[in-house]
Amino acid sequence: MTSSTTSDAQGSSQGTGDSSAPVIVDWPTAAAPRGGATASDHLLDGLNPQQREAVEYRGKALLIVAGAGSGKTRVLTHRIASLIENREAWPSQILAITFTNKAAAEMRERVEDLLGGRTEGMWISTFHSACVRILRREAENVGFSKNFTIYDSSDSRVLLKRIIKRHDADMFGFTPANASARISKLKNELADADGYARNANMSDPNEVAFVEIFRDYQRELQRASAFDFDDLIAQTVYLFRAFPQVAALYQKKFRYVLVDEYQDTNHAQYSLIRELTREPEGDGFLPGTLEGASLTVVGDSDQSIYAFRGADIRNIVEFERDFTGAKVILLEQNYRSTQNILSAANAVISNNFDRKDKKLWTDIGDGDKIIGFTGYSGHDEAQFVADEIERLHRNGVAYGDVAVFYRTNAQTRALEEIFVRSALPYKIMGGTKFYERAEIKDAFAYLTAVMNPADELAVRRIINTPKRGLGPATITQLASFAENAETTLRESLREASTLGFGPKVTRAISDLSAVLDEAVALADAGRVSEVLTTLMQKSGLIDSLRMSRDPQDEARAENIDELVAVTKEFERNNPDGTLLDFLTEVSLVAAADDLDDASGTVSLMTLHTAKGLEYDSVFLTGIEEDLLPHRMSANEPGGPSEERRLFYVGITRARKRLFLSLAMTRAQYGETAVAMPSRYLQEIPAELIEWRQSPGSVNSRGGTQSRALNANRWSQTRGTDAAALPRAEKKEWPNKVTNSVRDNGDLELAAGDRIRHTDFGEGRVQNVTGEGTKRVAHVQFDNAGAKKLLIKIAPIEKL
DNA sequence: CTTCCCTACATTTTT
DNA sequence: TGTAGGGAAG
Repeated sequence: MTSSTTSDAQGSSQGTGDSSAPVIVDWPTAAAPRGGATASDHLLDGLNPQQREAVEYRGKALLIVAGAGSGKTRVLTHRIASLIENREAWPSQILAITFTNKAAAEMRERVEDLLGGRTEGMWISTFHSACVRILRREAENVGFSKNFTIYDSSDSRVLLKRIIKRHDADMFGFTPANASARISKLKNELADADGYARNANMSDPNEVAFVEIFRDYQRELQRASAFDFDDLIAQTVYLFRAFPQVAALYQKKFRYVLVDEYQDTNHAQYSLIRELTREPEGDGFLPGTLEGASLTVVGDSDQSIYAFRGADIRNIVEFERDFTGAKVILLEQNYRSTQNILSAANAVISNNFDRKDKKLWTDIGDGDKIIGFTGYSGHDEAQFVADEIERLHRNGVAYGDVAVFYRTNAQTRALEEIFVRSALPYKIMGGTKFYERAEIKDAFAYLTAVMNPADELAVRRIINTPKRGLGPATITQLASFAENAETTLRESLREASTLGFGPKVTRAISDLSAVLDEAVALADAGRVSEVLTTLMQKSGLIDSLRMSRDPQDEARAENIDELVAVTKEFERNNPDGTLLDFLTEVSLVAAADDLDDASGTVSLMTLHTAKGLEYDSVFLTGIEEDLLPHRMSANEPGGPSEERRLFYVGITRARKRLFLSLAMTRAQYGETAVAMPSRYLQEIPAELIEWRQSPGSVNSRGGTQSRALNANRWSQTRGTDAAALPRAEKKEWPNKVTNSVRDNGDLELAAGDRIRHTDFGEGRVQNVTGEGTKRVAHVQFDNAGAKKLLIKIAPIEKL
């Protein structure tokens, strides 16, 4: 979490802009040679000629085509630092945009390191946070509330659900999910409902219904003073177009705009960049007085993996045409991976036909072979991953240097189960789990209702949470009162006593309303954590969870306590932070982005999250048909190519060691289905991979026959390796991992004890470490090798 | 209005 | 696997 995004409380831009910025009179023109000694020689040390050129080039537009691991972030950060050191720009004149908070945080950190902290006022942020910042600053000048709420995708879906129901549009096959996807796509192309209607075939009732839904959705957002994720970008573009004098403030302020991962920009983001780098016009700017900002973009079309989100690869492919006179610099030398890894990556990606040929190379050397493994089941595969990580760890590899990637979040389940049982420290990155929990969303709805009373979605959510006897009928009545009186739902709560409800209901409503009012008063003066604890206590939410006899509610109450801890943490990092700042931060920053404590644990993440990161050892799991490429992508145009790029991204994250694994069967909603090896595996030259095989797989049901297609390839490498593994293991290592809940909390184990494990058979305890529920037994199994087991949950018995 | 039970259904990736 | 929604009973 970059506290900097919110803590910077520069005034609104209605004034003369940043007072810290120098008066721009004789600004060195971009193309002017930089005379005299430069202060930045150390910024060029250790860079190759192309990298240097990318740091030093000065011109209106620069495209850096940066292959994976070619030092792109290094170039970008050094470029920014050299602009500052050479006094070509003030920090406040730099805008660096990334896609993820993690990337932004890392970039900021590295620029700070280079400059010794002189980054005050520099905007290094994601597209979304930059836009929120602009929208909040300008809101009041252009007619909306600066306290607007940001709706995430699930909020959008809740809203759409109501709208679809209202229109009975589910008859046309509309679901919240597909309507939301269509709307999102349109917004990414900067189309609104009216624009869409103009080109739509309005004799098609389905189209008519969609237009209605889209219109209603947008109307409700506006009524609630809310923006969805896509609006954040699109509305900023609209704002700039509608108010040139507002745009000019930013065009003048940002002299250098740098965009990372340019291949992933969609049309709206592209337009935003265009607006920002345009020559300023509007009040006080004579044409030609100040040129548009210098634009630097970095990208690699082979790593474009967000087409599903509207990313348009043409933005980068056509950059030169788009920005005439643009300079293009290619970075092809890879500093990250061994040649074996790169050769595999090159081989895979070369199967994408419509690309400019580009080959990564390194002078690091071949390195280890890639290790392949076929497990019987997802659990078996996970066990392999856990075992190999332990082996690496014993050989001195830190857990923090290991990452496990997968295509879908659902795959984490098996991995987690095995990792917990193996007492392997891990952390799931990018999973927003915590903030998606119902009780956390409830707590946020309370905070949101306090900050933005117009937000009907939030008020609806809390109105009967905890249960206070206000059911659908009451809510409908309140809502229609609000509708008729042209006011908000929040306001109708206040009027409850005049609406003719029964005494109990009236009382419940007034109490809630009073709690909210109290919190509003507190929010003006007090700290976020106080507002939250007050709301949780006085609304009765926390008590209802604590009193409940549902055992899960205890955990929910703890989650709310944890949220209180999060707010306190926020207060420490942002002493001046307001409730609005807090809500903004959590809306835009997935919980997993606090990368600070990722050290010392294995990182688990999706392939998408992995982009831009690198690890010594990388496990790519689930390399199977229907998973990679994913079933859903098969029919989409360009789907399989994009999935191949995803695989390519995964491979190129690895520095030294790469493991590819798959399973012969995979569990999906309780059922197990046969899985086939991914087509992409065959694109890797056989000599680069050393295949190991899962014991117990050959004769198991279903497995062999269905893989006949791949028989040649598999038998080639299979024979010798399979033989190397002790046959005995086959029986001792069954295919299923028992899921029985178990509590060995009181089991006492000591070095020397013999135990029996339901999966691994008998073994001897070597050592016991840890305390309480975290006690770990280090066991040498007779047949299954050395393992670590979390005693509390291990399926073991003492002999 | 709430609770409980049954059935249907869903799973791509992210800000 | 798990959750969300419908329907019936309290």
